[in-house]
Amino acid sequence: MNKPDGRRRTRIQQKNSQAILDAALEVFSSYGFRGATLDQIAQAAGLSKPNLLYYFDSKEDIHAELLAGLLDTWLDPLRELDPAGDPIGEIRAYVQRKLELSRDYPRESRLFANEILQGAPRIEAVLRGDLKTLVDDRAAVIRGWARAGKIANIDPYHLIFSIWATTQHYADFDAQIGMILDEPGTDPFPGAAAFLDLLYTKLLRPD
Amino acid sequence: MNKPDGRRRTRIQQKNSQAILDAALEVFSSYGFRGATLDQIAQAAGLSKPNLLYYFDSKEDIHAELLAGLLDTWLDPLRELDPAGDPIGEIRAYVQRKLELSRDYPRESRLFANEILQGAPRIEAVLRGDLKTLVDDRAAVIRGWARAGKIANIDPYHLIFSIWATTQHYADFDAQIGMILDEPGTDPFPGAAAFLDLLYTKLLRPD
DNA sequence: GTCGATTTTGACCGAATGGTCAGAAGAAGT
DNA sequence: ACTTCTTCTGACCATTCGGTCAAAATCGAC
Repeated sequence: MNKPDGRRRTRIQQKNSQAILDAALEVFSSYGFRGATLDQIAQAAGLSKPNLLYYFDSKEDIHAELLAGLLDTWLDPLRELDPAGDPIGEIRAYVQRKLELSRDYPRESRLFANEILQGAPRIEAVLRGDLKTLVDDRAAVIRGWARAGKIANIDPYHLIFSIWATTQHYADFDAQIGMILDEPGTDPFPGAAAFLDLLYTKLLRPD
Repeated sequence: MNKPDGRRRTRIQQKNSQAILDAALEVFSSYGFRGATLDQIAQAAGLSKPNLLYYFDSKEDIHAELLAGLLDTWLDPLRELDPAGDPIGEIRAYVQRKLELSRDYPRESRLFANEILQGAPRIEAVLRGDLKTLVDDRAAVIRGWARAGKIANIDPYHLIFSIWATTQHYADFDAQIGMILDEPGTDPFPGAAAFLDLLYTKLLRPD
């Protein structure tokens, strides 16, 4: 066996694979797939380029592994939305979980954004498959809540889109937000959490 | 004069410069600055690469001209927000204008998104200058409306951010939205317009 | 149709890109 | 200390990148 790609076995493999993935996340999320270079990633990981290619077969390989690792985490908050819970509380909790993801994993958010911006060629299958299934399912739950009068009568798909948009915005457009909220040391997340909580509470409250 | 860069004079210059900018917008907005290549742009414009470089001095030149042309249009809707108008009506109109921009100029939106995602190195000055000034100004207006009890008491900056996020999402994440709203021929914009109108109407209504 | 200016092209350049490979260096068990 | 497997490296390769240049083709005013 020449390539340790199947699963990481030794401690060195563990450590270096992780360093590569971490460095690649940094670089891919900043420059997109085509804009990132192996030399950049290798340097950020503290390895030589050939050594990097000892652990991964190709640039696409690294990118694919990052995306695969991302998607599970990314969809978790929506999965946790409980059909049996309190409707408004569930959605408010979902918004907060998604916002925390933006705060704690901004690079993952930007990697995802980069991929979608470029037409999502490498994850089209997952989007049309697992993601669509999950979204359709939760949309049906939300629609049920609306029909039952437990929340206001809104379109569940656009609700989900707007939650994605508002929460991910704080990770993806972080540069812009930082430049506008100027005063250094200002953390936008507490304010964002309060604002979004109010936004969706008011939206969902039945008239 | 060797380079016709100052302003376009002949009909050929007009036509080709426009074709180049249009092709470049397409390519840059899809792949980002580093991911785009001059060959791609030249081919999309129907010109040879050296011919392309006869009209623009460099790749950065093309990109800079696109961004400069973009920003004015992009900030117009916020500029039109009238301090003397009806507060809720003004903000609802702003949301709709911004959404129309996403519908009619999705490539411009993605170009901008790409730039911000990569840390906005090439437009930092504008963002910290004109944009911040404009946003600060309109935020003060909105805060005034809130203090006067004409709209609910919300943070004006996060309101603006959320409007940017929700409206631009329909352009920037168009690929994802299309894959989830599956049924071909579905135009998400009418639904989005209705949803966002409701979202912000409810938010702004004073309790 | 002539002639000068504009426009276009093919051939080319140095640097950077993703990737290969043979072999050196290091780890680990015996 | 010897052997074996793993890890790492330098030298190298084909291709693509942004960009140049001299010369050819085309245009437009007269």
